Amino acid sequence: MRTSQFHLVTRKETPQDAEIISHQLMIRAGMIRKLGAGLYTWSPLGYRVLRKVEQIIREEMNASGALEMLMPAVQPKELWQETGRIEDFGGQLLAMTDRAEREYFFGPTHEEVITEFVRDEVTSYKQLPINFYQIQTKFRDEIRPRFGVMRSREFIMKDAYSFHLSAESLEETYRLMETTYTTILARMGLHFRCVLADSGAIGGSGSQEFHVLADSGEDAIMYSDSGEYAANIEKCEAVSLIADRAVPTAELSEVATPGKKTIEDVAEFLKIDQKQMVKTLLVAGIDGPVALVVRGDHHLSEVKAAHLPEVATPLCFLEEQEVRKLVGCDVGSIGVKDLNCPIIVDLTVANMSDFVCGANKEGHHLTGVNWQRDAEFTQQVDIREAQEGDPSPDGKGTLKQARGIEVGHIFQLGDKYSKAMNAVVLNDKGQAQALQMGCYGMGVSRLVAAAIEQNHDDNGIIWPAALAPFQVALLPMNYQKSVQVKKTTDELYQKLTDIGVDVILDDRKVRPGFMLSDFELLGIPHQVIIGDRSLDEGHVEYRHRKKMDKQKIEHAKIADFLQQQLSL
RNA sequence: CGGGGUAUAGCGCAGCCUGGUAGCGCAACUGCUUUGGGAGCAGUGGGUCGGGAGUUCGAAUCUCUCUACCCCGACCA
Repeated sequence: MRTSQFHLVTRKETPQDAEIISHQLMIRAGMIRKLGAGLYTWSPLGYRVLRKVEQIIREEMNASGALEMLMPAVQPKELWQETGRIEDFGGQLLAMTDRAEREYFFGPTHEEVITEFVRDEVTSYKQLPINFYQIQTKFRDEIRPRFGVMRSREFIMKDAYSFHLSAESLEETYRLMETTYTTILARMGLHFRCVLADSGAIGGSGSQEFHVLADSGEDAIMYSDSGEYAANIEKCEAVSLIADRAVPTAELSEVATPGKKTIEDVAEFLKIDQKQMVKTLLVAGIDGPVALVVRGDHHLSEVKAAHLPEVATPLCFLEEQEVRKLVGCDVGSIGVKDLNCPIIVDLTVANMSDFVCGANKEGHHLTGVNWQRDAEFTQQVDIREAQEGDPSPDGKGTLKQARGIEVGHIFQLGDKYSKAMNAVVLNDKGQAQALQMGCYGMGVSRLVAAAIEQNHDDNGIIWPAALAPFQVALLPMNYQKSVQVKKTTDELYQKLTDIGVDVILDDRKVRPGFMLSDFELLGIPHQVIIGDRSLDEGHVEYRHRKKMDKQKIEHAKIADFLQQQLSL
């Protein structure tokens, strides 16, 4: 490709509305342009990268035995009524109506569509297991789209759905997808981590997420510093930090803590460690309010809390007035003694003794509180967020925290959808049996942003070899005037093109500095600078976008040299 | 959906307070010079000042209203 035949529109200035580096660089390099909130046009340049991502995914999915297909993006509402997921997805569903007032959703995911397809198409256990996938545009009406294509409303996703007769077979394909995802991300040259995850609105039993590691990631992931354990913080098991409950040594007493409402304030006022305190949070339950108690220095995991059968979903904290009505004080003085509602405590809290909590009396706290003697809890369960320094749940090492961008999520759905939609096959005894199902998503457009987030410097993008829009850039100095430069460049261009190298020749009439910094921004991995100055000495210059130091290569050997670099 | 903000040329912004011929930088286009690190000079084109209504002799500017977008929060594969 020659730049004169291509469409390159780069910008020197960072766009005002782009917050994170990948968004800024994608706009500056001219890969994407915004059409509306969470809606982006992919330019020919950006689309090249998107296609590379797609192609790697496609090749590896095919290699795993999955079958590519294509489903409609527009889905009849009735389909969603069958599984009752309209409420689960809520406002994220983009609804529309046709001329006959029939209602549709623009597909945010395709469990219903594939299950509908499979229940008619797959009737015998002999057709199993089978794994279908597609690469397609989805729409999720995010409350707040942001960060460019990182969290857009319309986006491209690879979604795969597998069907099985048994849970064992599902498990097998699930593991196969885990290794396939690992291969895909490794081929893209990304640093990533597979972690245990919460399955959210998709549902099912087990699920794992694949995170590309980057400080700008929206998710926190916890991992053991010396074991295999890794989990999204939402899912990360938080073990009890106190092995056995000590016998009470302190007397129960009430102290005045005027105006001290936060754990921090009270701990400072009483000159005690926050670890000696407990935090009592009142939330709406299925049947009246429920108290959730975590240690003073811990955070409630809202995801874990929302999963408790006693707690209403979505999680909803009681309003100031409701609290006052129930316990007769403000939020800052709630405690566990004589609290008139079920009390669910975190595992660590259950083993605490001589602790401090609110007195359920405005401006007062209780010290020397002990379970059994002074208060009772209803149940103990893991409801706090794990934090750095906690022992790893698998007993090996301690937990560390990192930020990640979720680019893939695999689920073992079991029979959730097949039961709801009556998707059955006949087994070898001729009996109808509900299908076991797995689903495997990968954010194609998000991966492009994630790759940049992880691979850039002050001058622009540094594409991993597998994702670069072009492998080689030929950068002639004074191409328009110098016969020698033009001839050398054209010959090299022809040679590389002939052997199938993805090469771009910058034949624009621009000054050298402009050209060089443009290609730094674009991040083309291999760059060859061709100018009279070096040609007169019989060589051209080569630089790799990552290392940036210029290497003199004998003119006659550059094609071979490049081939060698490309195969590394 | 709650809170905060913005809307003027392709991009970044000034002008608004105090109403009176719509400007600057970058980008684009033409010409000349320059050609190994985002060039210089000269010139050109491009705007119903987000939409609507009102006040006024006169509105980018004041008032009302609608819309879009951005940020924070809750939500989230």
